[in-house]
Amino acid sequence: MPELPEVETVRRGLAPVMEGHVIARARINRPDLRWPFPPDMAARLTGARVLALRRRSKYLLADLSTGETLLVHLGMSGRMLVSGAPVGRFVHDHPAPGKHDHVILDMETGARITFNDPRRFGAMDLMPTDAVEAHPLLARLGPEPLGNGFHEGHLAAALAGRRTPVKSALLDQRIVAGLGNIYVCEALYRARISPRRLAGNVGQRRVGRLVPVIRDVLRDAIAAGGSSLRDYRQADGELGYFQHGFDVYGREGAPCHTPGCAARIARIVQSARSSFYCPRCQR
DNA sequence: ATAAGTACCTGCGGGC
DNA sequence: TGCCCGCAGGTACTTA
Repeated sequence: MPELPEVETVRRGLAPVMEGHVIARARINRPDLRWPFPPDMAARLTGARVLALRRRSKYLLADLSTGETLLVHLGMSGRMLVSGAPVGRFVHDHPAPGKHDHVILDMETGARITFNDPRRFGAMDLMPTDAVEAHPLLARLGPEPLGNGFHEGHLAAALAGRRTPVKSALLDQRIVAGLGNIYVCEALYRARISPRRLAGNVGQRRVGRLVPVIRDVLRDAIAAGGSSLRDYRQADGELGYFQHGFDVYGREGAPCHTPGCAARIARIVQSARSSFYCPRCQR
């Protein structure tokens, strides 16, 4: 599930539990997720103090006192469960072991972080902190959509001449890093651009609309995640999933939210992925 | 180089 | 109740 806003929400939830604290014990319950873990990962994590928990695109990056950085990707179904430490108003007991609890980090504070991922599309890796940007999974990522490197000029240049639908282009992490299927659909709706429009045919006007809209969509989702973090979601200690009202995603056949528009949200398949949009509002 | 399709996994809900 | 199907928020790899 997790796109940039969900990963950022997880980061914010984990930061108080991890930053400044020592990993007392790392339990690795299987040799791999999407790829093999470094074979000595548990030993390299044990005793390390987490200096900072960062995010790049959909990747979490924990800088360690050992000079290494732990990279975590949640894939499609990865979740982080926090237990044994105050998280907001709650303190959760350690949960009974779950079927897909692949990695468990016990902090010296008594807090426990459980990484659960049924589909196992997630990933973890270790690298020298000074080589993070060169990691194969990160090296070719485009700019952060909430950062200064993402602006109209960049997006216009990246879309120019491309013969692929703008929907597919925005999912391309080399163009902008962190968007996924949900927020691309939502951003195109807010910018009133059809997902079917070819990237190269998105004119300057539309690109100009798209950039701030992408930022707004992500900011709104992060804000929604933050509020759910403080409230009920935290009731079970789980980070990574939260309810959020979408305008088009998952709303096939439901009425368009645009005032005065009576059209129904349509679903089409592009590059084997569902796109939801209003055929009347989005051109 | 670019674009489209395939593959990796498990779980869930709907239709029968 | 159970089986089969399609579907799911990601992305590296292969194929044209």
